[in-house]
Amino acid sequence: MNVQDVLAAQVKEAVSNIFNVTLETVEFQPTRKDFEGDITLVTFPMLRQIKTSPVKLGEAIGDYLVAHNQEIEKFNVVQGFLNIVLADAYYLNFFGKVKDDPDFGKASVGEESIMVEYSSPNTNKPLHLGHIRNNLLGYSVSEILKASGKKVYKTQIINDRGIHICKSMLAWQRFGNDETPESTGLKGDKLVGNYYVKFDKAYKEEVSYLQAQGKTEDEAKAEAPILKDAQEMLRKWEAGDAEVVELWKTMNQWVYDGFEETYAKLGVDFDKNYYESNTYLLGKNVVAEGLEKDIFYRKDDGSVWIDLTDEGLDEKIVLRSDGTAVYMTQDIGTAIQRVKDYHINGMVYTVGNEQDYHFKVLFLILKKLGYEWAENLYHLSYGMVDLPSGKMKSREGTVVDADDLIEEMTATAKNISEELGKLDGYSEAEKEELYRIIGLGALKYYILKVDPRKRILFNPEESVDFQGNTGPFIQYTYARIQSILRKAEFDYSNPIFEYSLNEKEKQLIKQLQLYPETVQLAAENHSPALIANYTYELVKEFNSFYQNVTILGTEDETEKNFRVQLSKAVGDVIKSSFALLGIQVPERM
RNA sequence: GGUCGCGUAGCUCAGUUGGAUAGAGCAUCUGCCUUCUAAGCAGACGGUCAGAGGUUCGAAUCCUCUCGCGAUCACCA
Repeated sequence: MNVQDVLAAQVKEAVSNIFNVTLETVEFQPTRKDFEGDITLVTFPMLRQIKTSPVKLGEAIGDYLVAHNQEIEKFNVVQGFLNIVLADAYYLNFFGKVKDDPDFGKASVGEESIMVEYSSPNTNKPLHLGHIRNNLLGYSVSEILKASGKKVYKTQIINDRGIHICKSMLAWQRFGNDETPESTGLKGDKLVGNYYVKFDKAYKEEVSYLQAQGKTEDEAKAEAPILKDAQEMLRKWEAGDAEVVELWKTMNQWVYDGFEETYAKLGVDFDKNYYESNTYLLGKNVVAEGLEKDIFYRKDDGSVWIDLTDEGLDEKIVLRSDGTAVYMTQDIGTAIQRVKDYHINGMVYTVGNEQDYHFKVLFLILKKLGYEWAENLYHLSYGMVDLPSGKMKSREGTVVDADDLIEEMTATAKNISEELGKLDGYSEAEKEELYRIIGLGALKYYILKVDPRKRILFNPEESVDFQGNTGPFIQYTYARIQSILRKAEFDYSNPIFEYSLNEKEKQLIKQLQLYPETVQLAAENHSPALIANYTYELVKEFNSFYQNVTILGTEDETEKNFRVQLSKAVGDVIKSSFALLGIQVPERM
C-alpha cells in the first residue's frame, strides 16, 4: 500500500468524523514545485458534498492528518489545494527498501503472455530509417511489457514471396554474372536490393520503348517482356520448380544474413520468425468456417466478403473470386496460427499508421469469429519518418539507409569523444565499442522519446544532438555516477534511517519513487516515450544534485554514505530504464 | 467527399483518469572548471496551446463546428 492509498483512507476518515459525510473519491496530485509540500489533496470536488469554504476544509483535514499520521510532518493550504509535507523518515524508509533491489520498478511475471510483431521487412529492400523506428519501437515495447509482468514473444513476419521477389531474381539471372556477397563484398540485402533496382530500370526502358512503338502506357506496362518473364517465374515458383526454388533460397539467405547483421548492430532480436511463404495459404479454412457461421458471404462471382457497414466501416474482401488469399486472409490465418503455436492471449502489431484501417478490420473480423483473445490485440501504430524533402522513396534514392545511419552516428560520437579526450587508458577496441554505444544511444533516444503516433521529421543535415534531452546526456550522467562509485572505496551498504534530507536529495527520491508506476503506464500505453521522459527528468534532477552538493568530499560520514547510496540507486534506475529502451550505458565517456 | 490521426516558444518535443503562474532541450545572450567527468550546472530571452463556440468552481486536456497538414478508403502487400 503506498502513501496515497493510506492518505486517501485517512482523508475519508477525517471527513467522516468532522463533517459526517462519506466521500466517494479523493483526488491527489504531486505538489507543484513552486509550493512547499510533497503530495497535494485537491479539495474542490469535495465541496459538492460539504458546504464550507475550500480553505476551511483544507485546514480541517490537514489538522486531522497531522494528528493521526506520523509520516506527515506539516501542511499548508493554498486556495483549494492542501499541500502535505511528508517526514524524512517516510522517504528514508522507502529508499532503504528499494536501493539494493535489482528488480526495482519491475512487476513479477504473471500469467499473461503476449506476442509482439515488429520489423517485418521485404526481402528485396535493405532496411532504412523507417524500419529503424519500427524495430526500436517493437523491441522497446516488448521489453516494457516484460517489465510490467507479461511473458513476451518477439516475432517478425518476413515477406519472402510474390512477384517482387521474382523481379530481383530475374535481374540477378540476367545481369548478375554470378555475383555473390562474397565476390562483391556487399551485404546480401544490399546486393539483392541493387538487383531490384536494376529490374525496375530495365522495366522502365522496355515500357518507354513499347510506348515509342505506339502502345498506350497501360498496355506497355502490362506487356513489357521482362515483367512477363517475372510473372512466369512466379508461376514456376508456385509450382515448385527446382531451379527457381533453389535460386530463391540462395538469394533469400543472402538477404537474411544481411538483415541479421543490421539487427545485431541495432541490438534487436526475435524469438521466432514467420515466413510468408509458409503462411500465405493460412486462413482459407477460416473463411470457410466464417461462411458457415454467416459472418462472411459469397458474391455471385465467388469472391467472399464481410459486411462491416454496421460498424461504420465498409465491406471488405477476404477471398478472391479465383479462391486465392488476400492479405487479410493471410493475417487472419497467421494470427490463429500464432495462438496455437505459443498459447498467447494477446498480440501487438508494430506497423505504420497507413495500415490503421487494415488492423481495425482485422481485429473486428477476429472478434466476430469469436476468438476471445481478439479482445487483446493492439496495433502499435506509428507515424512515418519524413525527410525535409518529403517522404522517403527508395526508387528516387531518397532513403536513409539503416547501416549508413548507424555508421554516421558512431562516427559523430567518435569525433566528439576525441575532442573531449577523456578516454586515457582505453584500448582501441574499447573505444570503438564506446562510440557505438553512444552513437546508437543518441539515435535510439532521438526516435523513442517522441510519441509513436507523431510523424518524425528527420533532417540528415542537422545531425542528431548529443546535448540536452538526448541519449548521450543521460549516458554521460550514468558514467559520472560510475566514476563516483569507483572512487567510493568504502562500505556504504548499510541502510540509513536517521538523516535529514536536503531538498535535492528529497527530489531525487521522489523521482525514484515514480519509476514502477511509470513502467506500468508505459506498458498500458505501449509508449517508450514515457520511459524516455521519465529518465530525462531523473537525470536532470541528479545533475542538479551533483553540481550543488558535495558527495565524496563531505565531512559527515552518514551524509557521505547516503549520497553515495543515492547516486548508485539513480545509476541503477538509469541502467534499468535505458535497457527498456534498448539503450546501453557506458562506464566511462 | 467519408473515416482516422496530428496542430503547444524561431526549431525539436513534454504536458495520461480536467487542477495552481503551460514545461524542457536546441538556437541567442550572462555567469560557473587549482574540489567527485563542463556531453554538465545556474540564469535571461522566448506562448493568441491552429481558430470559434460549449460543458465545468476550473479546459492545452472533454464536446461541437471551422481551418491547416498527413494517412486511408484495391479481387496490392
